[in-house]
Amino acid sequence: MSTGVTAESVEDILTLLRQEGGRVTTSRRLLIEALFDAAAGHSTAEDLAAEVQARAPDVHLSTIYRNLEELERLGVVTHTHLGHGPATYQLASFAHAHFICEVCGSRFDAPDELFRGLARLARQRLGFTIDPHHFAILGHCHDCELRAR
Amino acid sequence: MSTGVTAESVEDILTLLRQEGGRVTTSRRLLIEALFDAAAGHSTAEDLAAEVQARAPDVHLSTIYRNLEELERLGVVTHTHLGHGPATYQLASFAHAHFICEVCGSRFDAPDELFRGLARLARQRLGFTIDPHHFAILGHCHDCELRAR
DNA sequence: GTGCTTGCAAACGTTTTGCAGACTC
DNA sequence: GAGTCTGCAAAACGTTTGCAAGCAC
Repeated sequence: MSTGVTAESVEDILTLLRQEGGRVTTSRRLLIEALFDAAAGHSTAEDLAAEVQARAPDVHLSTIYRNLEELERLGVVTHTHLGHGPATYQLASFAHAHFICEVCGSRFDAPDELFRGLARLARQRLGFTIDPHHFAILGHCHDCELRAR
Repeated sequence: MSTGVTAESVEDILTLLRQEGGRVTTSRRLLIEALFDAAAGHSTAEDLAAEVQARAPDVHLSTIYRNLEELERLGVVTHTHLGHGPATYQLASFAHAHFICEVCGSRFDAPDELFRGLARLARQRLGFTIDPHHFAILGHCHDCELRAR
């Protein structure tokens, strides 16, 4: 399983950005702040844009996407697909796996520990290193499973 | 883990379709034949459309989507997301899990057996019944993992 | 001043939908 | 004949891109 860069603060990330030859702009600072505010949350690009636009209304959604892409390239942000619909973005240090109910859409955050066995089997049998964070595992939650009977 | 309806033949499915009040049309027959031809394959809606159009050129892609949706409702077809890009469709009786390399895109088909441990843990800890087929597990294949070092 | 970054508009790829006509039963 | 299914065109959705102007360094 993969690990992301651990960034402790907004300034850490801005410093990293500068080190890599990037510029520190208002939209970037606000975006990174929004990611820290969301912390364990699951924000779409649109959510983050709304957060940023509350303070800088002219920041365009395409700028959010471009900056998220850049932050992923630096390894401080990851995105996750929770099912159909938009991807969600979070700080790499907060990445974790998800189970999503296909019926009601409810979400269960899961510790990586649950994937240890699968990770070992995939490696042994297929030489494959899993990243359980990038796509959610779909299925049925307890209530919807009962209701289906 | 969930199981789909097992349909043995094109006629089985057409019979089921009729039982449910649906009509048997050329485009539906050809689509189901294409799904049987692909069998263990991973066909996108566009692939299937091409296959159908080889014999009935006027069948529109939207008809393919509508018919795939109907066949999913009947439980004889499922779709799978192998990563970014279009979904793939297959007969429910051929459904299986996938590992996809995020770097080179190579695909590994996996027996459900690998997911037994995860299925048990998810059920015990979260009351969640996993469907390992709907979304692929992303990660890195052996070669790309080595190359990244 | 160099060149990275931005807003805007337009395009992208996949999938869905509204409609009027055509077909199955 | 009733009601389902179809082709077509258009829209929807999330995301990406080309461009010229604007800004950080």
